[in-house]
Amino acid sequence: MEQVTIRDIARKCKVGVSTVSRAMNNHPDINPETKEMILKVIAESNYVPNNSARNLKRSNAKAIAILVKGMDNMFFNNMISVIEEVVRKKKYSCIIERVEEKANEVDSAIEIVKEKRLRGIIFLGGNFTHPHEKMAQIPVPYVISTIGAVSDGGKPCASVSVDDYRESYKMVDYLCGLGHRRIAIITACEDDISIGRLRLNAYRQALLDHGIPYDPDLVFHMTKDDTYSFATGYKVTKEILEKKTEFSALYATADTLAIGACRALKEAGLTVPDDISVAGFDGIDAGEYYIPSITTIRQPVEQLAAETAKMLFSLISGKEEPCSKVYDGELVVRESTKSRIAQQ
Amino acid sequence: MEQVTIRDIARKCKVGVSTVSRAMNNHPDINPETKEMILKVIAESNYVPNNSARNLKRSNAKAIAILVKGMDNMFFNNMISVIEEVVRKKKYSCIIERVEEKANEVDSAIEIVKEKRLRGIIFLGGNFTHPHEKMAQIPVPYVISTIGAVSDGGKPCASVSVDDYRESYKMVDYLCGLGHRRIAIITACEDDISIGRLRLNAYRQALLDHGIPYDPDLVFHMTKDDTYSFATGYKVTKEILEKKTEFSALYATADTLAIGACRALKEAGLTVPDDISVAGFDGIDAGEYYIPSITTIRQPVEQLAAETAKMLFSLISGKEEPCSKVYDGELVVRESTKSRIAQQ
DNA sequence: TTGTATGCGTTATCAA
DNA sequence: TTGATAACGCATACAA
Repeated sequence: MEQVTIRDIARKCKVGVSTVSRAMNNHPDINPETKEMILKVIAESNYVPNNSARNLKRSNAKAIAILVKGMDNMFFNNMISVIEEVVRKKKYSCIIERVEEKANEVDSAIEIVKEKRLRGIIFLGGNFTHPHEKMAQIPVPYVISTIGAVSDGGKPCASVSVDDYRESYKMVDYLCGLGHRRIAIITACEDDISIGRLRLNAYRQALLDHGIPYDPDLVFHMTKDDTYSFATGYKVTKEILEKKTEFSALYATADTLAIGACRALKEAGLTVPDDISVAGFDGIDAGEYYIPSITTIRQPVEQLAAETAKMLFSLISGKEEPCSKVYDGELVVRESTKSRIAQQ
Repeated sequence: MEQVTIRDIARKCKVGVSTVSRAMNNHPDINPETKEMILKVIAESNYVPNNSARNLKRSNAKAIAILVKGMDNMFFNNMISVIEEVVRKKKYSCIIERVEEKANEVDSAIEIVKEKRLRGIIFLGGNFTHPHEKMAQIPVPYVISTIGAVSDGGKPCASVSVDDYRESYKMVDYLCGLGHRRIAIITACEDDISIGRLRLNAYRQALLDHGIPYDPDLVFHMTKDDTYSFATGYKVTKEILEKKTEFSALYATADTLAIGACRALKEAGLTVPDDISVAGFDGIDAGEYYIPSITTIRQPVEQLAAETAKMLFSLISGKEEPCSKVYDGELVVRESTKSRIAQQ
């Protein structure tokens, strides 16, 4: 189990270590024959260069990382695939890091950049509400993906997302247009000031614009520990039903929540959409195949992912300054929502 | 953008670097006051130790990798979480590598071990039908997870899984017990000789044991390019329905396929389980929340994942020889299946 | 209890 | 085209 080092190879080849290094790293100034000979010995000796030493010395490891918070958010899986492809095309390597739901993704970012000498970071998910000084500590370019930039005082963050406020408004507006006046909402935890807050604010405004008074009793927050999962949607909906607050539509601010909600409603003997209309957000596959299929706001995953990668490389090459790019979501009407008139 | 190093901290604290090192690594021989002071300065200076340097010095880059094939298989997400936790507890770091559906995972493994100096590998997913010489090229211990070992001639592989044959048999036996005699099956592509084959063989045997003749017209294979996704289940079921072959139950060899199937059946005007019973395999969350909830074989994800990690570390430490561990799945009867008598 | 000096395996710089 | 050698940032044996 003894580790073979570059020195062992050098000795075996009767050359200097730097020559071995050159052979391995495709350096131009080396005799092809020497190179071939060395490579052959390397292959025979099953020598493997030590990456820690490499990274320590080398500062140009062309690699970026995707930091994913909340892997259960199935929405991200597609994003990652697309991003990986772009990254690969740029001859960069790409490491995926899952960060715990409760962990701080910025701290993770700082640490991992140090360790792996990354050239850039992509943040996927998480509640992006970090103080500017903290963000400034990230020593490489980064892009916040699927969450609108929260440029808190300092210079703007690079971000790629839909306009959560506008898209959320679209959905609530649609539900109101269907004749619903008692629309319950499941949203992020109370102190969220990220996308959860935006989607909630839009809900409020849309109601207002339809002349519907805002009723706090219809607003249900996830708790701090809840993730955007089926289970959370199910759990919160159970709580809603226990309260016996009357409502004809339920707007779950994620498709996963919406699906959990449908299940809870079904178990309570309620039919979607005949008794209750349910709407989600994101446009994940599961919502399309669910019965009833879930009315949702579809985020343009491909575009978002492609632009995220593109922007990061622009930032790395210094071609561009951090900015927010906003894409349009799409209201996808499916089976889970229904006009209130018909509903009765 | 300059990196803060341990020397900067030492200078700022007016102590030696070793003292700083001691402070960080909870060494016993250090004055608590000094330690506190140093830790404070570290926090203020947003210093992050360089892990490459650490690993280099410790000469033990304690890291393993999880190679995941088919990320859309939601089943794996939970597994990864559990494995990561165990790995973290062992003070190892853990990198996750997605491997393309069509790529060769063993080649990927060999490459990545070389590159990252891994101490072990966990294979998640993929069709494990690789020649023994190929496997032997992997220079570190590895565990094949969720797929039974295919010890092809050589010494046995380390694997952790359920007995796909036995579990699949359980399901088909259950369906037969419900009175179904025309049971369609959606299974892996024709030339699969991994879990797809096992599950199919069990189907055959179970039918036989119930005195039901095997009808090839009821067997539907995925194609080479299909993944275990909702979309595949949907697509194949559409094809089944076009054939107008009569059947009263559909056994989809993955929950994702089952869900896609339910959708297709619904669109054909068929109700599950009243017209057709549908069964899946795996026990993913989505199946539990689906309407109707999916009858399935639940794989003991936690156990599988925990044992996978445990086994890998046993292998790494040389405490154990590669072997197969088999866990029991559980038949979970839910809403998507129904007795044929009642069904009529 | 603390500081100094050495080496981990590599790459890059320089001189040969 | 090569080889010796100095970093890279850290942990630690050893000296103080």
